Amino acid sequence: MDALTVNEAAATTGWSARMLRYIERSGLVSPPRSAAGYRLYGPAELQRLRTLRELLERHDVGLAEVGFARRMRDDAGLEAAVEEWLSAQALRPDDVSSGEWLRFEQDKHQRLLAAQPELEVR
Amino acid sequence: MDALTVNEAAATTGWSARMLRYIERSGLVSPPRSAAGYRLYGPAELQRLRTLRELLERHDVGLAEVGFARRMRDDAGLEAAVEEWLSAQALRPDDVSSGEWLRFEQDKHQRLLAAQPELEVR
DNA sequence: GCAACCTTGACACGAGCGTGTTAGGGTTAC
DNA sequence: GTAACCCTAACACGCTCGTGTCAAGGTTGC
Repeated sequence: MDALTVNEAAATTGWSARMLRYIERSGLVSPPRSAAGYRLYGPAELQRLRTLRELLERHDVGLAEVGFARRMRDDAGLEAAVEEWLSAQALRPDDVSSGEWLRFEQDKHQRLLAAQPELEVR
Repeated sequence: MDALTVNEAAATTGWSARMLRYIERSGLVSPPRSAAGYRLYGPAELQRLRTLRELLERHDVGLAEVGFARRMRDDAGLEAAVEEWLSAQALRPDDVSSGEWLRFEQDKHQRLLAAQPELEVR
């Protein structure tokens, strides 16, 4: 049995049990359940919780923001719309004259496309 | 002078003057100022405000979320970190089919819509 | 069989978001 | 020179986020 219950998982990940349930509700880390409904955190979930903590602390991000990032990933229309609005920023002639921003934007797209995940399951 | 003051800009964009100031403070649309400090909305800003409104309404996004998207664009390290965490998701079929997080999101929608009686969906 | 866990639900609470409004003071138009 | 605008600052309010805590009830370990 290499699966921990919610309080054990809390102890080894630095979250509180309350937050583990909240994180599950927000859809970011959802452990499987036992027959009786107990949350069972395996190594994958534990790792995920630790890296999530790392991410939030290092970049001062909230759970809701990570959730939004995922929503953008999953909804191509949304991501395109947001990206389009953002890339239209500062289109006043002064800014465009340099031509710098365009290359920057193109690079950005390159990175986005290159980052598309292949949905690896292991 | 094809620049509008804050109330005029509000009238033609569908925002309130209050929101125009709030949007500026959130860093999304910052019009230049007159010598006396008056906000001067030119065609570029007006267009930007209209498309922003469009974006928020069509995709049910908040100003803070658009701000976060921009923050990700501008901070490659942040974007890479978020993307990496999301792409490492161990997607077991159960998690996806349960749809728990989706219901959570939809509940938010329900509550939002319930607060605006004339927009009731039936 | 009972202590120690687990479940969901709820109340609480400070911080931030999205909005209106009001107050006190400067600017513009005519 | 005054009415109608603009500015910032602030109070207010309901909602969401991130947390803790507590209650009522089911499960597990020994």
